[in-house]
Amino acid sequence: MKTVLMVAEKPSLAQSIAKILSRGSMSSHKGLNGACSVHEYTGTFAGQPVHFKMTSVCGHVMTLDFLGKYNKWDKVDPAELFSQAPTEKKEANPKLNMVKFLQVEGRGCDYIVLWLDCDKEGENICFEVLDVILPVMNKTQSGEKTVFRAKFSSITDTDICSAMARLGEPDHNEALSVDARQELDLRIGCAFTRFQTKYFQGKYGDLDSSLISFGPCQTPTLGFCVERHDKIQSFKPETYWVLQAKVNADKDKSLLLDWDRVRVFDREIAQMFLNMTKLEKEAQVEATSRKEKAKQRPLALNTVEMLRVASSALGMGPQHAMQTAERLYTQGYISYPRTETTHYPENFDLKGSLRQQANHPYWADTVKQLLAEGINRPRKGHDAGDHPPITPMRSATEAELGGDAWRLYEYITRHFIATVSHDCRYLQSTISFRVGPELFTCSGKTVISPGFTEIMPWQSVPLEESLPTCQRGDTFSVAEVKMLEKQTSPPDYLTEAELITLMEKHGIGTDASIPVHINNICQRNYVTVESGRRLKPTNLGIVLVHGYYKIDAELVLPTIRSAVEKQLNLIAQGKADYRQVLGHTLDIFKRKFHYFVDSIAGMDELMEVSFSPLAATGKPLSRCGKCHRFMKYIQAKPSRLHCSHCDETYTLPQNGTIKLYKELRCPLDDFELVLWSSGSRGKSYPLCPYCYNHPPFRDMKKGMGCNECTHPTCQHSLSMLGIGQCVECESGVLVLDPTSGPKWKVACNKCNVVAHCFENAHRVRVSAETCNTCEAALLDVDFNKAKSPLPGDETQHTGCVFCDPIFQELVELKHAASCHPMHRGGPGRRQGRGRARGRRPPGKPNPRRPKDKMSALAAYFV
DNA sequence: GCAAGGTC
Repeated sequence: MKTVLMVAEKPSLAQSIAKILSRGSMSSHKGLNGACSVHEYTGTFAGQPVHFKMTSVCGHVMTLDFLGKYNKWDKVDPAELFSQAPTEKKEANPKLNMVKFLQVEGRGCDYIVLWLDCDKEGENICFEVLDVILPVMNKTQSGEKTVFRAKFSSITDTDICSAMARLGEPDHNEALSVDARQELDLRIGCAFTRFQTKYFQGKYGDLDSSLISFGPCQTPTLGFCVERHDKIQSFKPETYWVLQAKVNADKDKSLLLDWDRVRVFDREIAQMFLNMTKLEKEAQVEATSRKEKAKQRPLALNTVEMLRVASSALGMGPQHAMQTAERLYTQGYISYPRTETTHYPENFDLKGSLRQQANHPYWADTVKQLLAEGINRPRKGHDAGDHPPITPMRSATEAELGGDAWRLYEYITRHFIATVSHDCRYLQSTISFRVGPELFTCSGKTVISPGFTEIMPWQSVPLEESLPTCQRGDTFSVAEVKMLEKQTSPPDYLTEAELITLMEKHGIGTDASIPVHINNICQRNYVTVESGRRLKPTNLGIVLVHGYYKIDAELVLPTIRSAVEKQLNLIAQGKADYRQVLGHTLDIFKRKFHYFVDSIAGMDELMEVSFSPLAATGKPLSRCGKCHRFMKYIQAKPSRLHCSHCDETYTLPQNGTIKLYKELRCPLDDFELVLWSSGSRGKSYPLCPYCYNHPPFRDMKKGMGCNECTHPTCQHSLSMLGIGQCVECESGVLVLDPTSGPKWKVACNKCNVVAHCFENAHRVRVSAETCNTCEAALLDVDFNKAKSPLPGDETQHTGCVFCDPIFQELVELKHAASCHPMHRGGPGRRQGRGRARGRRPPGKPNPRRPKDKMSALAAYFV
């Protein structure tokens, strides 16, 4: 029997589609990567009995990047990134092992059916999958078609089955347009980002962002926020005047009337109108009207609307809301949360979904009433052909979900119920009055039936006192007419919800990436989130955008994305050649880039006003090994040391504190050492600022401290303070932290393992001798007489931290509270266990500790 | 260390 492999874009879709096509009779198992499942069943294909295997990828299989050597920022001119630098496709998520997985599942198959999402990205993934699978598939007679594409617009039985019955071919042009998009985004984004970052970080010390990034989506997103800031700044309040009349209605009630002229900007004219009306005793009813109006029930919920409401009503940022929604989805509480569609599929079981909510403690009454009286037909929304709108999939309680998950679930459910509820109907009554020559109006709303606002109370029509019943010609006595002086007020900062709307309108980002772009401009410190989730640009954000305006406004205009997409669509439609469009667009941006580089002084003038040059930033901390003057420690991200005399900058480890280390110097370059520490519960180690940036030995890499330094005799080096191989990670060495007393610590120089030992010892030294059993360096520990935990009246003991029975009581394994960047892929086991002194000749690799010893140690430490 | 797009 032949085998048909079918591939969907994500595991959940593979399951739903397989369920439909196999009519529920399939057997499933997890794939080798643990993320994707394979669903198998038998059926017929092209008139023959076959074995079906339905599986999925997880989004893109591959990602585009430059060849490794072009990723060295200090060696490559960003201008080269536009054409010279070659790119390569890399596995998008190596942890998922997707290529291996697809090859295993694809081997020996005869046909492949591609069920990827029906958009351009999906079409592109089709070809990523084919690139991997075609080489391992069975060879068939020449001419026989083996590759098929299913085109579906919703995950319903009819749609999926008819797609299966009418298989087509993947569209190469659409896939190519995505290839072009990827290459453009990569080349343009990285070139500008690297240039800006290097230029400004080399000049200023207080930018407070480790990256000055640029991108065709994030930059216009920032642009919107700064545009609003500019409007606020340039706003000039104007004084205006308003007439307000008050008439006596029934009993002791009075009515406030609005002036039909609304407002005037000339005080004398307002005064004139006041004079014409203020002596009037009566207000005459000119007309009355009563109109029934409706407030429409909401459209079915899609992602951006959910994010807007989450931000404005629930106070949850888009990134957080999306994460919460994804968790609700994987736990089966809601449907797939990434969709543009606001229209329920024709066969969507609205009543079934509603029934699930019929016993919910919060909305059972509303739901039961809807079910009994019949639900309302949902409004016609937009069908983007991706996924159905976001709906609850089963009932859940506050106690079950808790916190933000519950609040988001509650909103999604209430929204769903509202879409099948009736519109809110209300009566709008208006009475027009004449006071002297001037017209005034008073209007009010009365609810006829609340409809959906019952389940969405925050949408309800506010209760107002009803207007008196009256008719044309009636008169009311005037209580007073007065003139109010007011001022126009500036707009407020952009809310996240408004920003999402703007991004959607201009086609910047997608439902899935909008939260990422907003998050980016926050993390890069271009904007801050203020109360009410309003986005206020920082000085850095403002300077960047104003700089683009000065040099080349197109770089920040919202049209930058849509203009490129227009070109890409030509590729997708087969109207333009992929190479030509790519080359042409790259050429335009290359010119823009060179012009930007040449004109950077224009942006720099703005930077100067807000930021301080490196030489004027930071506090003197440690001495430079070259000129022996103090270098300044710049704490703002990225933290570094700057020698203004030599005009050199030395980067430091991030996320921790830096102190001078006892004015000790590196024997290699005479730089004063500094001590990095990650906090009181974490670890610390000394480092030489020069060596950290310029590794002194061939087996060292950039970013290593003294605890990884292989200097054979320096008293701070791994060679002198290393004890033995880490008990948890492969390549790390446990190193004595000489600054940690009296709560002494031994910490791994690669992972976050920390052993607390010998509390209150007044001296701990690493001895030249090694343990006979495990070859770890012995420790030489001195206690004060009063505090010594040693047996007898001993105050001194030398032994192996792993094997010595006396020391066993005095050691406790922990993990550092915040670890330093681990698993950098350092030199590995070449480093052996540190001490390259004594019995072993320097540099000679040490034998690894035997396996049984390893497990004995692990048991000992736990 | 960079972009934006999928998805886990």
